Amino acid sequence: MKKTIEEKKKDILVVATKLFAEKGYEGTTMAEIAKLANVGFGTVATYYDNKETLLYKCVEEPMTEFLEEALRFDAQPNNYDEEIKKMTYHHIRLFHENRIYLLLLIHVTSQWEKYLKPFLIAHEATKALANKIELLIQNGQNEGKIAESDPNIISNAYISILLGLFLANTDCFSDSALKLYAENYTRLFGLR
Amino acid sequence: MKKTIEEKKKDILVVATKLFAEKGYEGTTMAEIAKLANVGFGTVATYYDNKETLLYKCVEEPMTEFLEEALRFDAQPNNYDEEIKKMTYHHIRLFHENRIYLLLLIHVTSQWEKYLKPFLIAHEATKALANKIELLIQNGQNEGKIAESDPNIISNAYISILLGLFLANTDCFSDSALKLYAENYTRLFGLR
Amino acid sequence: MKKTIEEKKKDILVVATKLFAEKGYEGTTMAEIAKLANVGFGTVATYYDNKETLLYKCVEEPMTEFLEEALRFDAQPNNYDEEIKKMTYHHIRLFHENRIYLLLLIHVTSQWEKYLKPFLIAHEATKALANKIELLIQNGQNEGKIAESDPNIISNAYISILLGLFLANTDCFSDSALKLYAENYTRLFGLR
Amino acid sequence: MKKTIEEKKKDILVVATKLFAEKGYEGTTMAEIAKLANVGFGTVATYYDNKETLLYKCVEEPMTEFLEEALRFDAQPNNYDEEIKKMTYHHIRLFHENRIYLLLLIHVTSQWEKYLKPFLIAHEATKALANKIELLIQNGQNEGKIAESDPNIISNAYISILLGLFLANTDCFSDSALKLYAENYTRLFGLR
DNA sequence: GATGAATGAGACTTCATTCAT
DNA sequence: GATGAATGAAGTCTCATTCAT
Repeated sequence: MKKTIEEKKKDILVVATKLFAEKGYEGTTMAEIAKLANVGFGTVATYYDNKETLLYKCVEEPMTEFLEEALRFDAQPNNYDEEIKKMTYHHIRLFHENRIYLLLLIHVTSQWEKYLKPFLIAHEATKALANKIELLIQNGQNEGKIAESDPNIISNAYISILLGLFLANTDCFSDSALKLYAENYTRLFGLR
Repeated sequence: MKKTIEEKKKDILVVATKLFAEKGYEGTTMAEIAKLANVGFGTVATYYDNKETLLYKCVEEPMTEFLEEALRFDAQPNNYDEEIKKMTYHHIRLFHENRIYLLLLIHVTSQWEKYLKPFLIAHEATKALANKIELLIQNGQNEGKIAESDPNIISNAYISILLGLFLANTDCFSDSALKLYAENYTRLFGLR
Repeated sequence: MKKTIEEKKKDILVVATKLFAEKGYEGTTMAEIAKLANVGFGTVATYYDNKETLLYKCVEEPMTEFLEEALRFDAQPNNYDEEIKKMTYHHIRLFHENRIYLLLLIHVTSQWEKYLKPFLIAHEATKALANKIELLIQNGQNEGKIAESDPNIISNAYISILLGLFLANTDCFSDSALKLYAENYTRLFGLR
Repeated sequence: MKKTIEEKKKDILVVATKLFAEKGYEGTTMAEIAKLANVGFGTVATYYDNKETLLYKCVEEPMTEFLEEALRFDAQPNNYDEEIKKMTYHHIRLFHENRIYLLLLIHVTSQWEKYLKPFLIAHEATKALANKIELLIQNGQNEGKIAESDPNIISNAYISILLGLFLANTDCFSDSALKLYAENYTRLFGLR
């Protein structure tokens, strides 16, 4: 029952992401990654040229799917109240499920000058998400469903909350708790 | 014009905080700290026994004053609307002024298992701040000035925003911009 | 149009000789050899058990023919003057044509303790050549055609020149240049 | 009885030169150098930033004195016969005394593309020596004391002999042997 | 037979700590 | 008290070898 190459590559990525997120890039050794991924020492280097590339791939590889999921909301819905509540809950669940990945993004972002290339991946995605949320807010404001305020400020705050929520907490939240959080955060949008 | 010992110790702490925050604990070398602090190589080790202690001191030393400042608001004010607006602006300014220190707190918190001792300092402070904010919310709710909702969730969100605001941004914000941010974030409290 | 096994083996040997000579034994990787020889990575190890053996073969394999060619002169000629001139030119051409191979011999010789087995091949050949040249000198001296002097010293000098000529120079020399060199070097023999 | 820093640096250089010469640059480990030089592992790196720099210094540092010594002959002597004999003996002794250093120069030269910076040091020195020898030959030819021939070719041959003499031989030669060699090699100049 | 994925030994280098001055 | 020279532990990466396909 051998694993395919793709499976092994994936295993390494998952392990590396977890370790980078929890112990930092420099605090994680290649040997540790190899061991936890159940591959030989040199195998990591065979798949991902070096540690720097591995970090980049950890950030880059899951981003497409993650961002796609994060953008899965309607920026011009019929019912703003309903859509924003749905979106908030969706985001909280999504971010909760990927809280380790997010920890990595925070790590890379907080030291962006050191991790410039992976940071840019994270930065672009954040901007894309922020932009669509701002659009949603603007549309809501134009239709009189959302109170006036700078959309950029609101979207920044919204994303900050999503990131901060799981910063020091890698535990699992119950679904009902997540729902509760979501309901409260919608307040930020100033729905009428 | 020699520096006093206390001045040198302070210099080292400031430099170390900046470097730890921007390049991470492991990414910062003792030699770098000594150089930027304009002290001899061995002096850092003389003042702060070792690197780990230095990190701890970087987190611990400024915390008393910082927390005191952060708790400088009335949990049972006459005018909730006014107090919360004042508090929010005060916090945003305080966090902005200490954004490098906060970056360090985020760094330590995001890898709390590795940096347990300094993390506990940060954790206690966060809890203290969260508690007083929750108290404020509860009082406001009891007096019917604040909409119903879990105070804990709101305070978590509030603190998350404060942390997230300067995560990837070490630039300086104008005072008017900070004021604008503050006004919008009060929304979270559900003031009536 | 597939290559035969023998052709591939030869290709590998030629490539390896060039790389060993120009970048040194340790500075050359098996992967590099395989790539430049247009064979699969594992093929090199399949043909030549390991790197050490490959080096040995690089030295040993061409030696028979090379030595045979180097010994192609008459140690008891009728006309010493003519024969020595012919021999010198012949040697210079031969060494020039095989200057990469010679570079490898120098490499192996200069670190003979490390490369003992291939060194012995080179050493035996050098001795054989030196011996025949000494014989030529002795015969010439006996017949009064060559000035008195220790034949061993002369042959050593003669071979040193041949080796040193292309030490740092992998460029191609014109045939007329080679002829000029040859003419001058005969002086060493003390022809009368 | 502590050694001074300069003595230690010198010790490291001497040991490194010997090892680089006998086992090659890549075949020599920093640990080996440190051990034989009786210094700690990290000390070598403290003095000479890295292995590459160490090699460069091994070549560069002794060159000034060595070249100065090698150029210690008169290019326009009263008595060419005498001066050339003296020079040859002087060179043979000098090269014999420094035969390990010369082995290193040969190593660097034979792989000059890899060791470009140290090679250039060696190359410049060789050229300087060759130039002065050519000058000597030209002057001798102008005064009719030396037979006609391309001075460049002769000086190349002369230097080749000096290098080749100790290529595979790190043993000690007796002074009388050296004198014998010297006498024979003068033949190359075509003294009348 | 030919290939290249997997492996781990070993080298270079960095750097926190120690300690003599 | 302040300094930096000396040290060696530990990490990254390279690469020869092995072996399953």
